[in-house]
Amino acid sequence: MKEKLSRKDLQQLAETRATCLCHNLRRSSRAVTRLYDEAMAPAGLPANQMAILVGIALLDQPTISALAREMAMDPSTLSRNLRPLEQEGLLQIKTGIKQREKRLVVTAKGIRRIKRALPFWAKAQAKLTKRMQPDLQEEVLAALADLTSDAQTMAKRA
Amino acid sequence: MKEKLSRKDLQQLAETRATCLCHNLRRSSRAVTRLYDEAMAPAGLPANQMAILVGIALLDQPTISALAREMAMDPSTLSRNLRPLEQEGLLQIKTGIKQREKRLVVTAKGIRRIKRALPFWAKAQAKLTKRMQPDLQEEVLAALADLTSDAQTMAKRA
DNA sequence: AGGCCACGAGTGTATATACATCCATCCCTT
DNA sequence: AAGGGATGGATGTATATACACTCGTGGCCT
Repeated sequence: MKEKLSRKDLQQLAETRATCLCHNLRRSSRAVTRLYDEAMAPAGLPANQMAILVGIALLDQPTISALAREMAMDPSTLSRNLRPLEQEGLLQIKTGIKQREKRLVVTAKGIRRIKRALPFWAKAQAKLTKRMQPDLQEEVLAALADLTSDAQTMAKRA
Repeated sequence: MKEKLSRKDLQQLAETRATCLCHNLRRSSRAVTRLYDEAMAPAGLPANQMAILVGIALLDQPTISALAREMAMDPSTLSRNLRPLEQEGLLQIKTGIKQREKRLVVTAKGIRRIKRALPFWAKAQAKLTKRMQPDLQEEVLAALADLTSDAQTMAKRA
């Protein structure tokens, strides 16, 4: 009896999957990331790396933990994501006044790269949202922000 | 002149980043995935693996490509994602009638695992959407679906 | 001042993601 | 029937993601 899925089981699975925010977020994330990465390829800066660099520029010498929090990312993940950017000389990892923390800085080369990539970024953005109502876009962004903060609050590692 | 970001530059970067669907989708995706994974850990089936298994169950012996399309995932990605599930004996990869294609099947063990995980899945879902208006949730899901299909259409690999 | 705990970062390991490329198979057109 | 293009899958490589754990530092409390 346990090794078959009844019609009812299948229906519940279909329903749960169709309304699953996790699944649908991930799915959308993949498709949209591919589009942005493709659009930004000429600038040599994938979407995620752009987000990190800009995050550093906006936060003014953040620590790894601080930036990770802002990006809802695990610090260990961000720590590794910094490598390729550091290798390419787009950012610098400096020891802070408190020796245990590292301060992140965008280099001059990093700034040039950001400026080069910005138009491609904005263009991808515009292209994707062209047919979207502006207020719907705002609503979606607000909903994403709420989901992020709710999820973070509810998780054990809050 | 090129190695500094003016106030105006910073403002544009902040604006673009704040309204960037890619960045905000990825951010949300990370936070929400952590929540689901944590909730489903007792069942021994992370959210992404659950989505794959259920996808197979719902599509009735799909090929890898077919399931990848349905999940907006690159076939090579899905191909690798199947490994852990196959190792654990939750699914089987059979050669199809057309020798070049593989047919995916959920095993009896896989079905038991799905049934075990379903309540945790639904609970995480309910917990996250508790404070959300049902129509907002529907709107968000619809928007995600539209974004996914738009992004897929616009990408070169459409 | 000394000791304990919290915090920041890095590592080991496992999964997730995608592009480019290669190989096999299949289908279609001539 | 033969050849050529299309399709399905796997592999090499690089990045992305997170948990558990370890290490060093710094703040705090007595």
